[in-house]
Amino acid sequence: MARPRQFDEQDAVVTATDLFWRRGYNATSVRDLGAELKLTPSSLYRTFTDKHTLFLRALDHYRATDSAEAERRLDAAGRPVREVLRDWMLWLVSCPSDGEPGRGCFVVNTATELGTADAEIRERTEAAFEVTRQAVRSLLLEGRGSGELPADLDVDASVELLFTTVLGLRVRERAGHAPERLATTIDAAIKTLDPASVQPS
Amino acid sequence: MARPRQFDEQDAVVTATDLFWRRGYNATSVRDLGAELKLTPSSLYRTFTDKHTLFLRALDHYRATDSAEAERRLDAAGRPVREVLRDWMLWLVSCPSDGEPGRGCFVVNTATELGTADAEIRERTEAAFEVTRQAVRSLLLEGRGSGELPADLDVDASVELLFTTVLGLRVRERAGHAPERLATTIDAAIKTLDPASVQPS
DNA sequence: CTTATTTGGGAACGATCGCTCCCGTATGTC
DNA sequence: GACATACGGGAGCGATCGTTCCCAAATAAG
Repeated sequence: MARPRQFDEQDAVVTATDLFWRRGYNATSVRDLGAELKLTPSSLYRTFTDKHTLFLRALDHYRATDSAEAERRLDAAGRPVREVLRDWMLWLVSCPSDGEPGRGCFVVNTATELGTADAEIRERTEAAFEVTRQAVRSLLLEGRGSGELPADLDVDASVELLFTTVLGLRVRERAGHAPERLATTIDAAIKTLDPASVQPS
Repeated sequence: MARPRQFDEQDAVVTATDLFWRRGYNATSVRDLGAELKLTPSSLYRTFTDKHTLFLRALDHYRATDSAEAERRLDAAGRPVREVLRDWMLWLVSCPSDGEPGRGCFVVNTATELGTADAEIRERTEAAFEVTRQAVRSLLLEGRGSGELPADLDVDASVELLFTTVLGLRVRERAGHAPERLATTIDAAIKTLDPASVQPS
């Protein structure tokens, strides 16, 4: 029963996510966002309360799209576990280069920029980390169950190593390291899942 | 032949490093730095030209102290290679908690906050990465030479994996993960250096 | 003691920050 | 058509940003 909105709220969140992702929280101003959307600060504030709330929306949107896509790619669906893992990691370090490179992972960028100071943000980054960890865990369990991975594989340890390696890969992609350079790391991480020696020295 | 400076330039750099490290570049204002040092912006500017230059000084100081200390701890000096590696990584994820936790690595924080946009900064973060990579490489070569590590160890691949894992560990420490939680990752990373199976499935 | 020179710091520059007010405009309800 | 309601946007809020200017204080050189 009033004048309808002339811009799509979801579009605004998408644009905000893109901008926050590339520049970070502090380096992105409300007017930057408005310029990208042809919106004035007042319209943005009426819809999203304030910058911090809009940032949370952006984080949630990222998790619902990009993070969800990553989780989807971690779903084995009958394919070889190692291949799924490798394709997933290669995609992680090359996916943002649809446009320009060096965007890294929005969650990782946020976690390092804002640390543990903001509780609401920390909650979301931690949840995103946990989802990834569990997805990797499921994949490894499936691989061990199907016999593709060693029966005595220490899944917990492997999950931690793979998850941490992925964070490092995201940092390196943000730092400008090309996917081809990172492929060595990815292959080494996957080789980790091979059976260990029977008689360790 | 004029009035001498009343503050120690090096002290200022140390304080600036601490502040930039904890808050990042964009969230640290020149007045924040001045307040910590009981200095006015004008004095800071006369000495350090501008904020960006001071930040470069802070990065250089970090590399000359904290990074150098890390490199020192990576020097085997006759100790078992695996032990050196493990102690080094454990120190990496717990060293900044002299005061409060969650500072992570200044270089990693900088690389993710500013990405590849700034050439002078990128140059420094990349150099810091390379020094670490080479130190790990030397250690692995020494271990392989002494027989502590498998003769057929793929040093290049292991260096990439360990280096990337360390970046991930730094992110996780910044995100508030306790050293005890990260120890699993560290042990898994080191186990990577054990001999592989003779007949891989 | 002068003089040249550099310091420290208070004040202020224009620009931008996050955010709010207000008013003309457009739309659903009656 | 009249009215209530939410919109878009321009203007502006006080605060802070990075940076500069200027002047009194301090000191080395003469």
